[in-house]
Amino acid sequence: MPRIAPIPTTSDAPSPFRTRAEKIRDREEKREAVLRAAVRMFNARGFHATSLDDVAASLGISKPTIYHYLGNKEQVLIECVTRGLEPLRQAAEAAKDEPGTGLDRLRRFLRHYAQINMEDFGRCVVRTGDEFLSQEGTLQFRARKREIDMALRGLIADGIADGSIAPVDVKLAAFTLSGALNWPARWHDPAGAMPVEDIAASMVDIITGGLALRP
Amino acid sequence: MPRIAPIPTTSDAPSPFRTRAEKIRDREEKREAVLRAAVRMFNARGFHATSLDDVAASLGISKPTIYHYLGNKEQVLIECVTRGLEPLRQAAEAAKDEPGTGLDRLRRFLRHYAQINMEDFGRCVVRTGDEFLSQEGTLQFRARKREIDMALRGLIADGIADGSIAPVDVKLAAFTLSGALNWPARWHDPAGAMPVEDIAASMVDIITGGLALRP
DNA sequence: TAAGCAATTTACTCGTCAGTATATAAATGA
DNA sequence: TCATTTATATACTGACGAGTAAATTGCTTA
Repeated sequence: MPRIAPIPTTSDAPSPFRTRAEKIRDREEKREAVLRAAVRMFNARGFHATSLDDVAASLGISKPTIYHYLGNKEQVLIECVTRGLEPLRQAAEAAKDEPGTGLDRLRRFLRHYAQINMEDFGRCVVRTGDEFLSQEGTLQFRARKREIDMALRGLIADGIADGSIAPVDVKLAAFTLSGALNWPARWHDPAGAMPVEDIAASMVDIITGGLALRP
Repeated sequence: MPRIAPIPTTSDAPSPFRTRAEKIRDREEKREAVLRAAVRMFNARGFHATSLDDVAASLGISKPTIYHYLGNKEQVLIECVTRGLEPLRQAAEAAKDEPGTGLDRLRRFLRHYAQINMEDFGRCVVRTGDEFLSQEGTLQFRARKREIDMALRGLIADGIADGSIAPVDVKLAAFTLSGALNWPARWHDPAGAMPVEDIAASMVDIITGGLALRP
């Protein structure tokens, strides 16, 4: 460690000289900026219809800069879906250890799920088909999604076991629920009037409560 | 009419000389064959990842032949989604004049809807985002889909009016239902064991009946 | 029989875009 | 002070793929 600890600067006068840690953070920030710009364009125009030249231009940089931070176009997409999948994974994990009946926990998880699917990276997950990735990428992607699907099925099974959920086909129910809550990735307009939380809550009410009027 | 009526041939010995009507039908058949080959590849690999050379090769013909029957690549896609939308439109129209409560009619329609979305052209409708079409194409496509969405909303509203459906937000409910039933276009495997009718029926039960166990 | 039309091919053009080679300038460190 | 690393740019290559030009063959019709 040949480096002397820097004298702490007053926090309101940021030095133009960056420490090693700061530079690592700078780099991260730039990476993230590239990913956010990319995911927005992927969502708006589709992966194949978006060139990395476009993405670079939208940030006022050049294409090789993107290649400097992220190896290639597929890598950009993979990082985007990873960022979309991560909060889903966390929500799924959290749902396991929560109190309440299976139905209660399922409903909480589904509201999370719906909201994440209306955010930039979540939308990208839904819109990314296997067509876009290499064989290896597809395998990883599917494995990650499967993890979440399995958690969802687990919650449904729990609910059936404790009597809070009707005895349905678990796999089919999981597909049906996720389909309903994935679809906003296609139609939801972030500029819309209705808050995301409300949309999520209403959709979950519809699919768990059912449309038929209860006597 | 300078043409003499042909002597009727025995039906088990088809003549190699085609009449005018036969030639028109031949042409139609070839068009359809191109569209069917194209839609399969679009569904399997995505629109952008499918070249018309690929489609032609899969039929043992050359690319200009496709251009002979269909003006350009967008036209191919438009014809595919048209063929997917048409049965949906018919089902929506038929649902209006059927007997039963709003809920009954809705459920019947939804089962149709789900099944169509598991067929080649129906899947293509679901998987075709606005990204793929020109401005004009997008407008037409959206208008057609809107027609079906409106029919769906109408059925839900009818059910609410006659008391068979709970008083939900109609627009959101329509999006939720269609989302759930669109999703099989992504995951359903036509070679799967479970018959399409059964999948459709189960999914419709889940979304109309709701997951929560009824006391 | 000649003109025209329908169906189909081979062999192109042209644009786009992922990815790369190379240069440069600044900061870091020996 | 000199070598190395980091960040960035300009300018290229190479592939792919939509769409077209032009030739061919055979049938239809004046």
